Amino acid sequence: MAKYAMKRKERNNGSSSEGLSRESIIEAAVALLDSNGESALTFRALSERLSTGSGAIYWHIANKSDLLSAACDAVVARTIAAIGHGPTPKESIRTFSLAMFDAIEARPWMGAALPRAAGEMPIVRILECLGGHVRALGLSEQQQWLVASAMLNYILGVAGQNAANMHVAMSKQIDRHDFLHAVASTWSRLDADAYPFVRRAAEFLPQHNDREDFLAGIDLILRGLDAG
Amino acid sequence: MAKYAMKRKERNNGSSSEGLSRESIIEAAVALLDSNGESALTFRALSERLSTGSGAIYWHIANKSDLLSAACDAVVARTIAAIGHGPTPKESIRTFSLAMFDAIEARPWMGAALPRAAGEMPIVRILECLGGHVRALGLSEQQQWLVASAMLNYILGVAGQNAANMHVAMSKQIDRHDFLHAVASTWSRLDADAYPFVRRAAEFLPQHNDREDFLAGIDLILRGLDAG
DNA sequence: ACCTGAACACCGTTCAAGT
DNA sequence: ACCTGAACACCGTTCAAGT
Repeated sequence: MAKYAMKRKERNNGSSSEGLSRESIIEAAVALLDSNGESALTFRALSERLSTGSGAIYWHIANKSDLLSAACDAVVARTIAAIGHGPTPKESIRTFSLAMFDAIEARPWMGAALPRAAGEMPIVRILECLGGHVRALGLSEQQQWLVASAMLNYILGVAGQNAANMHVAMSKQIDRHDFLHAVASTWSRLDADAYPFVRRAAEFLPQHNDREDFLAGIDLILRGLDAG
Repeated sequence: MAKYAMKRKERNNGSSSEGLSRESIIEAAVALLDSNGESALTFRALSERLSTGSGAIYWHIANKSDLLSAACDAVVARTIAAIGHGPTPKESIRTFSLAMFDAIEARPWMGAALPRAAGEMPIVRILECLGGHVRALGLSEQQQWLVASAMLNYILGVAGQNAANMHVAMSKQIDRHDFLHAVASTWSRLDADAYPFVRRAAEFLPQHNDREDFLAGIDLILRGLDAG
């Protein structure tokens, strides 16, 4: 008498009143990623949370890469929607960049997934935002593209490093602060002749502010524009 | 009479005359990665290539992340060793950055693995090189760190995008050129009101030069230094 | 059209047992 | 000390079968 109908009933008793859909799957994926990180997103865990079969997801989602990209897109879209314009184009760029930084820091899985979504919607959204602000700076089209893509690459680079840092910290069961101390400690024991710069960097690594350093990088690129 | 002894004999008939060692494992890992990409590096394939048991590798290598990081390190070390100094600090930075770009473009697996090696040796090597050149620019220590890490993040961002692009292209069995055309075609069909910048970018995306754009980004950061 | 869930073809990692 | 290879505990993805 139909496991099918029972499952269907079960699912509709859950929080989402409707049946399976692309949106409900993505929503569940984001919840899974947010609660326990990238490794928590498996088709088995996802189908259990949605009270469905693991194969059912493939009717709505092409594959895991598509799922991760869609999860990023949902978060990026929400993040962008919440950002206001700044008084000047440059301020808008700074505000936007910081919003992206905060979103990525709040969700380490996105720092890892975003760089892998090259050319896809979440990246398109970010590029469009950057481009819109860059456009107001009065540069040639060629220059607009160069600046916007340089910033995109910089943001994605920081995103990746952030994610990698958090990943190691989590696997060692320590927090960000202890992790930075551990890295600094390793760096300070490097050969003094071969690694003078990194050894000095180790000294102020523990107390540096990721967010401020990130913004300083954005400002560096913006200042390069004036000098051009 | 010992499978053990037989295996040992078999291994020593191979190209590497010595037994298993960290170096020989890393060398084999790089060869595997170079020939068939990231998915080709499995402990099973690696142990077969080395004529050993898959568990044996764990005597010399902590885990897969360690292996990937060590493979990156081997390539980065070789790449850096082959770079000469430029006539000025800025030229040195440009030369170094391009060498890294070329190394990453030649090995897409490294573009994906490098950003995941946060704080580890391959990153330390890159940071030290950048720092050494930045130091010659006569900035404060704080400024030196900001510039070097901004460049590192930018390079890693480009590396990640490059890897992601190549990964998609390979999975679709097309080359870089056709892939860029496919992305451009998708972008040009985006909503005109919501994505004006990306739509215009789509027009010159196919004929743009990744390497030149990358260098333009480095120059942008370098110019920001003058303006500061 | 949409869903089920067993089955397939893999993974990284461990570990008792060997030499 | 170093190596073997079966076993463990997972994966993503497919697909015949259901409704």
